[in-house]
Amino acid sequence: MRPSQRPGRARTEDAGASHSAHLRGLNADRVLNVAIDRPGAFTRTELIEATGLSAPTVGIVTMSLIETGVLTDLGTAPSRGGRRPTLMEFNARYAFVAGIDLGPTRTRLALADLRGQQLAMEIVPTPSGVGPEELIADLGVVMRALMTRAEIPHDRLLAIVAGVPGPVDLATGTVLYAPNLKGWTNVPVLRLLQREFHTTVLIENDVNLALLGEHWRGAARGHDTCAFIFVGTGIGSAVLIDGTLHHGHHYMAGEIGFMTMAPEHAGQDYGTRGCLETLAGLDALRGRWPRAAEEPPSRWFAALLEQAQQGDADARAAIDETARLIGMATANVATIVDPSIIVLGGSMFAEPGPLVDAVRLVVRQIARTPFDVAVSALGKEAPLAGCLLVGRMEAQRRVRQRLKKSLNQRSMR
Amino acid sequence: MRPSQRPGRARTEDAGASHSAHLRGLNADRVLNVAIDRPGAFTRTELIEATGLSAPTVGIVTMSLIETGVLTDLGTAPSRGGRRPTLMEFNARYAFVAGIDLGPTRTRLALADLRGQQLAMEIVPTPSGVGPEELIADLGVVMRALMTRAEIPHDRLLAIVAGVPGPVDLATGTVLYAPNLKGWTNVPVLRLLQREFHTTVLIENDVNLALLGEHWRGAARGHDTCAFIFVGTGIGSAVLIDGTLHHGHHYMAGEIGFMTMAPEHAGQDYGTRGCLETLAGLDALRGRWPRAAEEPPSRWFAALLEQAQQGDADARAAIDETARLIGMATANVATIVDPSIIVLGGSMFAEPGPLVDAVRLVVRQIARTPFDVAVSALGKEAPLAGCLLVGRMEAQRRVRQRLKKSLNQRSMR
DNA sequence: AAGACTTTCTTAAAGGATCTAATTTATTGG
DNA sequence: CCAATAAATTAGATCCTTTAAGAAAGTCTT
Repeated sequence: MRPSQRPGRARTEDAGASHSAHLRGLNADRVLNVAIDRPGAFTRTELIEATGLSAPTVGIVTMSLIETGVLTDLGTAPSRGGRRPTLMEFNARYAFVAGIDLGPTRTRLALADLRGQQLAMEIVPTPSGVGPEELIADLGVVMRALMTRAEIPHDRLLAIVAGVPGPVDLATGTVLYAPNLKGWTNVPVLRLLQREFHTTVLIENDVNLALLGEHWRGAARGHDTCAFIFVGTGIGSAVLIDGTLHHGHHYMAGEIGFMTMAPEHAGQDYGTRGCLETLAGLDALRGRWPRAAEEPPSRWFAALLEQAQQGDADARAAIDETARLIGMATANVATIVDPSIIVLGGSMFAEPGPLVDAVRLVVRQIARTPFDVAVSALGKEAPLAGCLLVGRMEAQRRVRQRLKKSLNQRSMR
Repeated sequence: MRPSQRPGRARTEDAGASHSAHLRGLNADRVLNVAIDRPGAFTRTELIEATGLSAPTVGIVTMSLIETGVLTDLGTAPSRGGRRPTLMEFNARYAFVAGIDLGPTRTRLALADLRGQQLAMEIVPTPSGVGPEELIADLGVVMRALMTRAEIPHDRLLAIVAGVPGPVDLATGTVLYAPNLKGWTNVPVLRLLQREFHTTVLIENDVNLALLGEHWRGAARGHDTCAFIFVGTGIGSAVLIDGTLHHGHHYMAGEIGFMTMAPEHAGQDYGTRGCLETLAGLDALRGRWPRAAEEPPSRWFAALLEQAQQGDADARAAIDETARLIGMATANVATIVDPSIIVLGGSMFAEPGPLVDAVRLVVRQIARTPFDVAVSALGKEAPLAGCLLVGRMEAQRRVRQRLKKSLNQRSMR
């Protein structure tokens, strides 16, 4: 048996005894949820209609919400044939969240408000040649500068979410390993970040975060069951099921880099051949194109795509062979998960082009369910967007919890 | 966007306004849940401790529950130093559920009480040569006879769950197709069964039900994230994620019979070669063993296993080749889902033996996460067990709902 | 055998939350 | 200027839960 979905948090509150005080919390949540979803200002009457609660209840709850600062009173609006309504608005700046996408070479840091709206962003080179502790200390300095720049009071940062390029044990908040970060094996990132930032910390695999980002405001919008396939030097994937990330029992779900692609590879070693990552990653593609060595290391991929589009047979062959493997993996994921869309990302699919077309063709040949194959809409920003989304949810949860406490205290006196 | 998890039911009740009457229902549920989980008799005091509710509340709720018959009053128990407690018991015979596992050749029918305890079971040949309507009418006759035999009043059947050998569209209650049942394409089984039995009907794919059965009281007990791989003439699988079945967007999740096993098969047709079912199903295994034709059709498989165990090279080769494909598929499912166990079932894995051992070996070679590979503990009874489990849950849900209504009416007068 | 103590369950009283209905407040329109 | 309308608050009734006190039915000790 496994602990709950969410990482690094003490067990959720005790299922709560159901006395009357509980009701107030429930109804406050209801009002708050409506408020968060409304884009602009609204009146009490609108809340009454949207929540189905009575006018007195909404009145009391909104009063509390305005008192605590979660809602902002905007004064009266023009009348519509009677007493003028008072407008109010969800105060998205009541609290803030931070996101850190720790990439192999570059690290992205961002701040957002309670709605997840990005307020500030910065890209820095990932500190190299240092251990995890120092790396995180460095990022702490950058983040605090960013907070000052965005005029965010330090005590208003309710959550910080970090994405790391490797599987994460959510129960302990540990990065199991990260092939692209030197010396990152069993690193207790959660603890390190908590020590640095003194607030709620959540960590998550970067591909998972990318999928959440794409689902939130990218290519997978509206697709509650979907998958993300990341292909760069490494290959990984993420699976969303009914709107929830699937992690797996060992937090290794979606690690399709290890997928076996043919029976004859069953007995072979991983480092050498036989698994998807070594057969279809960027390095394999490079190896398949004879002229790759002639191009400068930073240009060969772009050159390959160009050549393929101009009809070069070698380039096409390299692409087709790679696409067949990736398409097969994509179709196999679809066979098991049955998503409505699969999003392709990573540097191999930075933008639509011959590779994507080739993968799509293979998928269409072998897949038995009609799912879309899309290219990441957010690109390298996807994991960061996922961070802010997760942070937003966590922060909203904490606001609700805080609210419940203050409501109970209110009724004490 | 997709409808909810559960099949063929109108939308769940309107999230319920949260006035006081709601509390009573919540607390009644709490008491009921404890009662259902207690194996034998219990006292009010035990309920108070288990639920955390106050004595008066438990008193009122139990009174209602006894009045409606959900709990049975067992009179007083011997004193333990004070006033004698009154014992009571969950009345598992308050309502009943039926399960039908519609197999290609045989159909299993069973009845169970509210705890899912099987009360009667019967195996009949699946009516053949008739259409779905007549088939279901035939089964109706058998089921009603079974109910009479088990002394179950017809109006106490709260739910009936049917398993079918093919994917099911839960939104419409339609069997999309069933290769082993003639003429079963887009059959509205839900509607047909409802017309026959006049009670709540749920339908579900048989492999999914088998997995639920194994999770409930078979090989997958305690494994909330797991998978079932069925290999017979056809090949299919089911996936359980955090205790919930995964269906997929088109209700085709786990249809791994279509899985592509090597890049060179990408362009080939399904009926002929190239997908897991044609490469590794029972027919393929038979084709791989030269001496299969010499054995009688009903015996060849047993003979193959015998020969393999006696060291026959041809038999071993046939088994190894098949096992490598199935092991590869198993490992690939594990790569994506990351379960803690995968259960093998179907006639190819009717019991432990050389085939299972061979699959286990392949899996151990290629899988990167440490999951168990087990053989179905329930065998051909697994889908039926799943029916009763699902039926039990649905029936309990309906009892709770009915209770809520009667509680509300109670407070009216 | 009688009174003290236990255990179980019920009744009484208090507190909190919700709802409907009535009232207040502020404005439009004839 | 007064009626009608719309928004929000106040008053009163209902419901549910809890704590506290009481009743019921024993056991146990002196």
